[in-house]
Amino acid sequence: MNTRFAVATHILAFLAHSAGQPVSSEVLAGSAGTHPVVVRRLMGTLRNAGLVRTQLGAGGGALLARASDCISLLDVYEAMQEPEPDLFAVGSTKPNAHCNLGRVMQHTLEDLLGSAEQAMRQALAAISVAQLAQELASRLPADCGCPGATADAATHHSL
Amino acid sequence: MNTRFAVATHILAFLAHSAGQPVSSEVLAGSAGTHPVVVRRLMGTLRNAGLVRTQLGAGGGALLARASDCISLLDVYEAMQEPEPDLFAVGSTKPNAHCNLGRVMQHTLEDLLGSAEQAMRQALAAISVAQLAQELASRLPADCGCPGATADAATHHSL
DNA sequence: TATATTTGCAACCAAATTAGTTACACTTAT
DNA sequence: ATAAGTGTAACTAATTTGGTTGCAAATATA
Repeated sequence: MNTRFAVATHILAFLAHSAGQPVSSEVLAGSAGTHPVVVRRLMGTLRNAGLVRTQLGAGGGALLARASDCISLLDVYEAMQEPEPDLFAVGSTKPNAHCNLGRVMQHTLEDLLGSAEQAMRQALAAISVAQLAQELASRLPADCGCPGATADAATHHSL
Repeated sequence: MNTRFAVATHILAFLAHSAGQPVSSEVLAGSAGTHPVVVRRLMGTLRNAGLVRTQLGAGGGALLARASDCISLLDVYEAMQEPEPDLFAVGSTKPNAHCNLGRVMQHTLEDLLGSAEQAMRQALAAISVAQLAQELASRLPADCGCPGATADAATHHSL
């Protein structure tokens, strides 16, 4: 799930940056270092999760579905979880004999590990896409050797 | 990593239960619902992590390397991480053009997501194998319809 | 000492996941 | 009309992972 999450946040940060203007999958793919179709696939997931909306036709592309400070990294995390809902989904362990120990173990693990996942989710919920975009913008000028990348770095750089 | 973690904790809880007596990979596999070789593979990882030790030869098997209340689920989690150290390892994203934006994005994500992983690790560190085994033992009698599974359930049940 | 038990390990197979890619239908601005 | 884009299906290749077999080495026990 690693790269999906990374590319998704990359996309959302980009969309937050170019607020209001639809961005094409080709541009996003170029920035994220992947293929436009991969972006569109991921975009479908983000759209189903209600994080972005897309416009068909020429001049179309993707936009944030709501303000960037109303999208948390937990939203992104959950959107990427479609198939398997839990980080510690222990459901895959087969229920075996021995008095259903497998089932008891499964439930016990789920209960005990729930607190761990809860902690991580709270931490993710505390980070917004707006924060990410802002942090990114503040880091770009210093980190980049491009000429003219000083004050207007945020507008100069095509994320 | 899901099932690896689940099987590993299953194994450790079992070993905590049968304290001092080496347990063979066949018994563990039977309990965890997998193949003895899978258990031995996993056991190698746990052994490298210093969580268990094994005895060769007839009557051999695995034992906890230290007291069960000195083994946290964070230890297990980290042991299962060998190849890829980070839950949010963003390193796989290719560094692309555009003023090394990929690299900046990577570092920014790592920094922001570090807090999330830290929170999860602290929660995992707060749970010991001893707690897991105890919780498991307390749940087994009630959950199981085996005859004779009442007071001495902990000794009756072969985890 | 001989035998049975058990780990350690390598090799291989099958299934699942995933990124990348191509192709094409459909939508929409110009 | 045409060009630009999305949505989606299909295929490939790589990676991961669990299961399985086979065998050498170690060790308790008779």
